[in-house]
Amino acid sequence: MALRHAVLAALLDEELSGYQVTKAFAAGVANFWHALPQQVYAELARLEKEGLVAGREVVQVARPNKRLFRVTGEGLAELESFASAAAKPSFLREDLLVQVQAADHLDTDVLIDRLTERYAFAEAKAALFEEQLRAMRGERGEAEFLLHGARVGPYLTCRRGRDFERANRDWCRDAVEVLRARREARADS
Amino acid sequence: MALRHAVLAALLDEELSGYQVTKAFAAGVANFWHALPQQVYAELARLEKEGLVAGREVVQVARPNKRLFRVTGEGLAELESFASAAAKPSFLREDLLVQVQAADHLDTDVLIDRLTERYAFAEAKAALFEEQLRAMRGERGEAEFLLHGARVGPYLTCRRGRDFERANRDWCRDAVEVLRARREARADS
DNA sequence: CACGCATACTCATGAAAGTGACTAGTCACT
DNA sequence: AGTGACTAGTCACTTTCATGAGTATGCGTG
Repeated sequence: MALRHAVLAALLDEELSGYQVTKAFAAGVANFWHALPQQVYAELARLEKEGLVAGREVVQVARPNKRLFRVTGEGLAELESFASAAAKPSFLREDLLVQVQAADHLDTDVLIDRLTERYAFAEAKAALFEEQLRAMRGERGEAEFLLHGARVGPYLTCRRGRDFERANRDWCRDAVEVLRARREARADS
Repeated sequence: MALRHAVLAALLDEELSGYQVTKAFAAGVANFWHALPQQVYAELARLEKEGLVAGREVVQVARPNKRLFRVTGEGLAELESFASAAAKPSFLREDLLVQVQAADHLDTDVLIDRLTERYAFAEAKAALFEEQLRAMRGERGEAEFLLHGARVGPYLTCRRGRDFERANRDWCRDAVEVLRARREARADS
């Protein structure tokens, strides 16, 4: 039941349409959570029914009308109580880790392919996060922004996302190196 | 459908009982995947029915009998085909990230409590992984082990787990620092 | 000698998350 | 005039995950 809180958190700083929220949670852009459009719309409907968000219809001319949502007082209270409860730590859960766990029994070439793909993905995503961070802090230096910037929450989560992908990238690089070195060592013997 | 492959990967290096597999996947010990006992047992049953693992009854004297499982040739083939398909990258999905995303609208003290808890947890888990790594490489230095050790797959995934928790720890520390500094800056003004 | 804890599992149920398909209009490009 | 991409969503379905409880035995500690 954390998606509801993730949606609430996303709506805190600005009024967004369901569509915009789905964009924010779409693969590749979400820095602190990920969800599919269907989940987001369903959650928004539930949140509205429970009075945690309020939606208002916005009529548009050259495109479908949309509904903008904002968090209500009750919604904020819900977030407060969510934050006051202990957060359950999550675990790494990646297909690639499973594949590498079995590395000693699988074809090295195939694994190196997977790791190289993931490396590129991680690199791209880290760069994307880095750009978002630059945009958030604007002209200011990071230290200055962290002290006096308006909203640091999104900045901090984005930084975590960036560092996560950097760590993924470095791990992929090292793993490839290890697998290659072992293959050569085997070939020599 | 990755749990099945995670279970297969766990059974590759040694014959294990369902109970032992559940222990390996239990919270806090799993380095590359996490699952509850019920899921593991259910998955093992399915895998056996499909012939990907083979179980054998082991009669014990002072404790309940157990069934040891090993991966069959078909199981290994399944893993191969799993590895040959592109792995879908995962996302960070942590309650704490959601809470920090909303940091600017929530009580700072509460958040610092959460971050401090997570810091301690991450530190403990990183230490645990570090110990496992030491045990795996034994007397050898890391470079030596990575080149000539028998099984590097589990070592590499464990290292990813350790680095992940270290990153969590560092992020928590930095976030607390930022929140404290901002509170003081607010108090001064 | 009662209590909790470890081994070794099973069953039932519900909540959450993920997948695929589908509507419907606008815009730009070919 | 057709294609695909973007906006803005909805419906139906399945898989996965999580929870709590229950069974049975033995072992050590206070």
